[in-house]
Amino acid sequence: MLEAAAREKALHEAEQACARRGAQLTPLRRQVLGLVLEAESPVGAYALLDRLKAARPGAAPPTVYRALDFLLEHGLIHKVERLNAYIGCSDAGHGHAHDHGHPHQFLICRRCGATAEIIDHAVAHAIAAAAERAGFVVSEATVEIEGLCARCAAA
Amino acid sequence: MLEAAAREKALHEAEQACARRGAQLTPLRRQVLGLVLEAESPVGAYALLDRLKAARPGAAPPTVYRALDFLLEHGLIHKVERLNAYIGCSDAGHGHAHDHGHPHQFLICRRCGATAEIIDHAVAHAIAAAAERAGFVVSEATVEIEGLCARCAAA
DNA sequence: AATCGGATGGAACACTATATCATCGGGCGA
DNA sequence: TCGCCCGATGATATAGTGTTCCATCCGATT
Ligand SMILES: [Zn+2]
Ligand SMILES: [Zn+2]
Ligand SMILES: [Zn+2]
Ligand SMILES: [Zn+2]
Repeated sequence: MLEAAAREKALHEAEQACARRGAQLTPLRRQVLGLVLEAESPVGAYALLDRLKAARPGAAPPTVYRALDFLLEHGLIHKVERLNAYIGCSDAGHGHAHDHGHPHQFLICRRCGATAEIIDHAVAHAIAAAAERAGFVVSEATVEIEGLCARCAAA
Repeated sequence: MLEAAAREKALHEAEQACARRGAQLTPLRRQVLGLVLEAESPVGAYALLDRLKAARPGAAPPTVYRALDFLLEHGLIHKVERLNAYIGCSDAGHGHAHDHGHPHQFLICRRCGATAEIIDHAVAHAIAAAAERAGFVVSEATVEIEGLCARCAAA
């Protein structure tokens, strides 16, 4: 997802964001975040586990799931439900001070697997309005749009 | 989800819709659809399997997954990704003649589990516009809104 | 020192979904 | 009628995803 330099920057910003929030981005959590950020596409928990084992042979499923839970909780990553996979937040640390991420949407390419996070306020507003009309109090909305990315659609 | 009378009606309409499409709603598939429709909330594949075993002791995971695939394919049910569960389409057979369902959104109550399908064109249009702007060709969009339903929010 | 709480180690297990091969049975042409 | 094809089902095994539970460690507090 990110090149080495951008990744280091993102990790540093994550540290600062956690510090501001009184959360500890421990070495393990930071390492898992690094693995998520260096993946090309959303990455599954067991793929992360395999990579994590290179550095920590004793790692087991709870190791990675606990780290993922922390990163989700603090808005540093998102889960892509349709893929059962995780991806770095493209907007991590940029303000929104609440507990679990922020409104966002994903564009998932069926062909190449590229997944882009977008933040479209019109979509968010339409969802809020539709829920409101039903007397529903929104806490979080999953929006995952599947199809062909610009590159693959052109080919 | 539906009372016995409404369920029978829905099953009958499903048969007609399948006949029109040249698909066979076999006894097994019809039975699984019936189990989905009689569930109170979205129901998992293995819960369906347990119930199916009452009538078909030999049923196994592929039995139910194959039936679910057929029902999804023909737009008779939807999958709720956040719950890994399945729910009857509230609009089955009402026109849309394409292969895999239709644009829709779910309102999922965190407290009571009630899940309602809505069809909000403003949401669909906002999603189409956002994708268009990114040069993305939409094939299907998952919209799952989590929060508190009107009943639970009032309490 | 005693205690407490968050973080990690580690084994086992639960839940969700698919792969693969065998079998059955209706439709259809030789 | 016989043989063949093909979609549906039976049955076993396996893959993939996520959780529970208990133990341990370590720094902070009292
Ligand atoms: Zn984000
Ligand atoms: Zn693509
Ligand atoms: Zn529907
Ligand atoms: Zn509710």
